[in-house]
Amino acid sequence: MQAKITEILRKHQLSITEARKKILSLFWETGNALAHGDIEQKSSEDFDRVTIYRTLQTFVEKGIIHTIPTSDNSVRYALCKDECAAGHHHDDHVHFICDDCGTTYCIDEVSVPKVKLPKGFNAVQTDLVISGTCNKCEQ
Amino acid sequence: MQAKITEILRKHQLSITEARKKILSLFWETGNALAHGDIEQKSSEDFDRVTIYRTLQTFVEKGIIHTIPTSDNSVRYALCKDECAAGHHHDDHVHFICDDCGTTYCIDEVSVPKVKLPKGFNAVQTDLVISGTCNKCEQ
DNA sequence: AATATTTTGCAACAAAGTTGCATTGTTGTA
DNA sequence: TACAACAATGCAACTTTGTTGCAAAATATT
Repeated sequence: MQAKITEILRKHQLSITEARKKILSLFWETGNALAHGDIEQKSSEDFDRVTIYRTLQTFVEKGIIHTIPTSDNSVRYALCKDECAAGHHHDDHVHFICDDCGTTYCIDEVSVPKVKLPKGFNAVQTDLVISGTCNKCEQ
Repeated sequence: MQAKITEILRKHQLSITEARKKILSLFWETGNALAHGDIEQKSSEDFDRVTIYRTLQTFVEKGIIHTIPTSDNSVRYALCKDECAAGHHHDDHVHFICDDCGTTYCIDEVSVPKVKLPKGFNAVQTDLVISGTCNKCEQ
């Protein structure tokens, strides 16, 4: 896995550092989306808060991760598919946030339906975010 | 308009105060969604920050306004349609956030398409947020 | 009008995010 | 491998954003 991670960093012309490897592997391991706070909890002993801010920002700019809008002022981040290039994201899948456990999923099976907007409105990015209970929290 | 505003407050069993009337009229006047910061800028001389936080919270709980998720850690709020009851929102319309001017629109003409989720995922709320350039910022 | 209830402002605090700069780590080249 | 050039990190200081308790003021109820 370590090989895969350094490959991703190299592909995006980023120098390979401990912080970047660790944060990238966190995304890989959990599989789900992470908020800044999640990452801070899981690596606060290893890295400074500021480093996490800067690393996430870099990853977004390079197209390694993308943001997921939320209503609770804690933006989530998730790994992009390979097709994501720097500054141009293709994340047409649905995101699901569980009200119970807070886990944020990328629902890859479902893609975001195209929507016709009124005249003059030009869509660049479309986010479909669904909240409710996930398959682990249902009774 | 003042009459309409007090009517809304009364309908939701809220006491009629200066802060609530002012904040509600801000939503009415602008027509678009507002972030906490927007409201603070437009009324900081009239009210304390804390009052704005508490008022927005109350309005959401009572179903007067609803939240719009964003990727920039500044949740937007917009007026609900009449059908919104306390704790149970029906905001099936699309939201549009302009990357240029930051204005957030409720696109009432378009409704959010229903989406089939994988087994075990139970949708409670669906938000479709589109970003790009609005009809005032297009060249 | 008087009292009960709710809302507000203030203060103090906690959490989240930003910036500049010296230090450390990484990369490419000799 | 060692060196220079460059980039990333940690730290400190700071700004902004959000929270809580409580006394004072405003609103509602009778």
